[in-house]
Amino acid sequence: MEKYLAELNEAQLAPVLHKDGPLMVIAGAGSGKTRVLTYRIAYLMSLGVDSFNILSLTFTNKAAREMKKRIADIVGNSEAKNLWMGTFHSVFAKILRIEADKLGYPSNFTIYDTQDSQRLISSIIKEMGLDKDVYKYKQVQSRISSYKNSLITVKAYFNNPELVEADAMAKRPRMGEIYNAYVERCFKSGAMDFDDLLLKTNELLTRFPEVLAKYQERFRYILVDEYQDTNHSQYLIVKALSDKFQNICVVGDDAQSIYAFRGANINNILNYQKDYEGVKVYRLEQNYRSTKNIVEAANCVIEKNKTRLDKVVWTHNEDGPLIKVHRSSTDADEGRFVAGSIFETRMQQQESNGHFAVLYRTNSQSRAIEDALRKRDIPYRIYGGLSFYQRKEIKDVLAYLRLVINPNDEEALIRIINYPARGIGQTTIDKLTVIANEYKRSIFEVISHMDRIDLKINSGTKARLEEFVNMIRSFQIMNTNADAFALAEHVSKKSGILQEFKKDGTPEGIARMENVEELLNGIKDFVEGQREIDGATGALSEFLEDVALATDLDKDTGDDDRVALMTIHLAKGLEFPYVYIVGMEEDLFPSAMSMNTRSELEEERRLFYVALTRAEKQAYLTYAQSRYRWGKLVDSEPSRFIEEIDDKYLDYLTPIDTGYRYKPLVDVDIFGEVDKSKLRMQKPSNSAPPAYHKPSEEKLRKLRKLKPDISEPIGNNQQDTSLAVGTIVEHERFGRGEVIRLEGIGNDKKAEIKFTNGEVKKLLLRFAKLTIVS
DNA sequence: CACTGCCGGGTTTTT
DNA sequence: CCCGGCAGTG
Repeated sequence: MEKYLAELNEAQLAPVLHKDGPLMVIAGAGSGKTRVLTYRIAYLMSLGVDSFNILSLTFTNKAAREMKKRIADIVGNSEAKNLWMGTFHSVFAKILRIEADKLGYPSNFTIYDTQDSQRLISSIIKEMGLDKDVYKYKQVQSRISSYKNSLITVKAYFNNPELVEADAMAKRPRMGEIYNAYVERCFKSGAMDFDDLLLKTNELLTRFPEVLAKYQERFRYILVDEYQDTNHSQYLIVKALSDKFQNICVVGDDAQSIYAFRGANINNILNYQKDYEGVKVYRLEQNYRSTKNIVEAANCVIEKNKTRLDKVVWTHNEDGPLIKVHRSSTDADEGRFVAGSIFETRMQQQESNGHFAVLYRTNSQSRAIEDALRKRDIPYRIYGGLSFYQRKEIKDVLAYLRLVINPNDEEALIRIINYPARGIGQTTIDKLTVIANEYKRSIFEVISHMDRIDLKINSGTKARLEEFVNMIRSFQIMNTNADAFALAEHVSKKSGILQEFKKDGTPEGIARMENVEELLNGIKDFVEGQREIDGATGALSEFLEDVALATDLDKDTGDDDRVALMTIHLAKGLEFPYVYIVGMEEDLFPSAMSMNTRSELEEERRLFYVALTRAEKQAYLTYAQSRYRWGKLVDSEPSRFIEEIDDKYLDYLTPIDTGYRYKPLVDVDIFGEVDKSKLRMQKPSNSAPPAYHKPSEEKLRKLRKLKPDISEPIGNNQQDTSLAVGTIVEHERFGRGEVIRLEGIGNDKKAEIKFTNGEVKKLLLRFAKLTIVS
């Protein structure tokens, strides 16, 4: 152990050696907090603490897996085996399965994802005959979610006049009723949503003191990573569990709190010292990850926030290159720049793809980047977005499997009772829903006992329903002796899903079939993997639990070398040598939705801080002057966050005096080709640091030089001369052609081009998108 | 009940 | 632009 402790610096060592009592580690970005957590656990074990008594809550399951592996390396495999590590959701889902009967739930309860919740809420709104424009299902769902995260149960809701009033004022007086119906329907279906996993854990721990005592006794040492992103519900769980022994270690960074939108409460970390007695606070301020330029630029940004704990991140690392800032005309150009830059750097530095990451604010931005990377044959992997498990065909197969495990799972049943089409239409489903609600039973139970209930359904449909029930039953029987893979394979054939795609024959159909095959392979891997872990059986139910709580990051195998594309939120906790932060534009980043209050804007700023501090060697900030949004080209302005960085850390790659009209003529893919010595802006003397929140005129001018200025002379521009009679060019629509004549000067310069299809066109160079071939 | 085609709305961010 | 919901037809 000593040998390992020697790897830590003084600041890191202190919290590792702190054995009992509450502690908080304020860990700046890149300061080695994972290492502290890992070694702290290993050290506790070396002092004789049983791994069985340690609970470690991490932000992703992947992080948990990696940490566990590292600990196993230090203390040995058998020792590390009993550690409880994982996300709040996965750890407490396990506990809830064990204790489910106390809450009236079956231990095989289903976990509803957000989509399941939304579909259910949507159908409740419809059944209640409410106006769907007033009661928008997404809004209702997020409202219910935030109630739950604040531990406001249906009862608590109705007992709180303020809440009832607030919803009534918002013209949604029946909110409470919907909430109630939703909770009842989930319960009836044997389903918990994401928020329930935390809410029900709280219920369990408060209603059953003996259960609380049991887990308090068990989890004598508790560690919580990313504490700044815990919500009230999570906070209370941690508080309850740690109450007896008070051996609670929280690690976090208030500057990286970016989940307020899902109920994370930054006060959990800010008030930690008040919550526990005798808290010892440790600070990790030395950054080992990034260059000085990156660290200092990031500090520069975060300083603008008012709400923060006192902390200064610094580094001994070398200065490194400046942060590169790049403007392009459109999002497609931005993508081309990023792809070109990655291509170049990869060549020049002999870097691998996996050392690059492209980070964005919203998932929809990935498309332009993807297109550009594909064109350059740069392998990439998208994280998040519409994840694999959320694809329709995958959810459909999973719905069958869910139904096998829990036939009361209403959302799963409704999804597939008529998919593939088997003659059970909406009318029938509506009738069944009404009856099921009446009898307070699930639809599956109703159709299992059709002989005893007058369903007012014709005999043909009844026969088809019966056939459906029999099919599911046969799957259930198979599940008692087959493994998850065999069953899933059988189900996808027998249900008719695979045939559906086969007969479809379109490229989409084939892609879907391949996806299902990938799912089956995944299940196979899972089954084989589980066999190696004792206690696990590779049962279907275990697989479904894994899937329900897996994030895209979790299933990353990491064995292939690709550029990573993800939202900044997903990038938290990760690091890459080269980071491109794209879409640095007002209304996009900071998001237009988050500029109403100071605290919202501060969260966006923290998000930018997170993005910037992911970079080890080199960060790029890119923005486009216009961008496609909903298929329409929208003008945009550079983000204020660029302005907030002191100029001395920035290197503006894009010249101010070349308008976008020439972009097509320059190979913008390889920015280095532009003669930078001539075109790059003059750096201002660094005598005048930008005022707080008020960038210098100089800087504003540089950043906001947006539209091509028509009055600007362009004659001396190098691209001008690159086009001559005889030049072969390529036009995005007309194809290849030869320049046969040039006329006009400046903005009016035109070229007459003879295209290979024989057509001759006169094109205004200002607008024509031409690339020079030779 | 199945299928097609049209319209309208949606983009923050995720377990 | 892309998806889901809904109306209309066979």
